[in-house]
Amino acid sequence: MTKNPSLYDPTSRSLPISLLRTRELIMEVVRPMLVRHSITEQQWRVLRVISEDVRLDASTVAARACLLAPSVTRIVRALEKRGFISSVRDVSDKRRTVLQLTEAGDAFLEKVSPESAEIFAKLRRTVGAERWEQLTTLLSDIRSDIQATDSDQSDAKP
Amino acid sequence: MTKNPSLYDPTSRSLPISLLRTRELIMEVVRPMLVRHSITEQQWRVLRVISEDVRLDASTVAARACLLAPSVTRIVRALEKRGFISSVRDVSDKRRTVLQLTEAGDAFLEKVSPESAEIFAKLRRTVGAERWEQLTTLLSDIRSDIQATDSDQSDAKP
DNA sequence: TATAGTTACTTAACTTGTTAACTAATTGCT
DNA sequence: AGCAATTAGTTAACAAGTTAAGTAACTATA
Repeated sequence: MTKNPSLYDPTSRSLPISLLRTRELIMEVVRPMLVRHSITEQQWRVLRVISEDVRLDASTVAARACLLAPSVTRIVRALEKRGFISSVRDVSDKRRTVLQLTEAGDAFLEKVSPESAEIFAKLRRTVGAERWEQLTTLLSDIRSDIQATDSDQSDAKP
Repeated sequence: MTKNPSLYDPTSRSLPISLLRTRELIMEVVRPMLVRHSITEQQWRVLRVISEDVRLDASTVAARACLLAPSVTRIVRALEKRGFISSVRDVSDKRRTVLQLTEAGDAFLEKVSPESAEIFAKLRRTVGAERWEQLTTLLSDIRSDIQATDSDQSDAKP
């Protein structure tokens, strides 16, 4: 043990570690579902992100799914091969790749949906609906705060 | 976009994605510090976890640092080579590896500590101390809830 | 006290993520 | 218009995580 334990927060109260542990605990319940449908966590995130918009370029998908560009390249190829998404070169900016959910991709999300709903309903019950809401709201608010100051700083030093 | 957008929560309110995005946002600020000190995220987590106890076996470290056993094997070797931890076979159970922080490891944590403190103090100010506390507490409570029901279920089917 | 079963960890093969270099396209500046 | 600088995405080489099989040690049972 460290001579001076007060130098750092206990890991149970360190936000990066705490966020990771909480996510892991939830994913332990979710992962078997993804395995049953032969889809990776990352592919699933990409599908979920793409399904939120009519059309999205690869960079935006990368940012929203917390993935790096080269990973997205591979994942897009895999999802395309499976027929879940289409990737087309943007006409107005030929550097960009526009990603869209296909009918098959949409059907896949619909197929998995009841299973997913059940898992999360159960989790939500365990945690309590109120606290669950409280957490999602807190997380969302805190991200806004951090992003706001991030862009302030990048404005400050152009 | 999906025909039926109500099938899933928007990704901004999906807990696994939300936890990941929030963590990523924080790590963007923390990562440069880790890079400066030539330590990986995972190695850092292991150091932090080990520093909390006098002696800890590898499995416990793996669980607390959200790592798999084979990863811990490699990380322990790396941290040992750097002189930050010692790994000794347990005398009472020779399967176990007992990990401990060395003087050098302790000194390293102390050296990095002011930088870390500054980064997190700033983040905390941005988010607001009250909300920061609220989040760490909520996360910790929610983990307890989920773990409690997990062990209930494993008791139910022995 | 054998021995089947379990646990802790390691190794090996494979799959993914990461970094850096590259191509192509667009933007900003003069 | 011309050209440097930036941006989007891909490719390639490497590092890390993952799965599965293996070894050694311990535990429970007959």
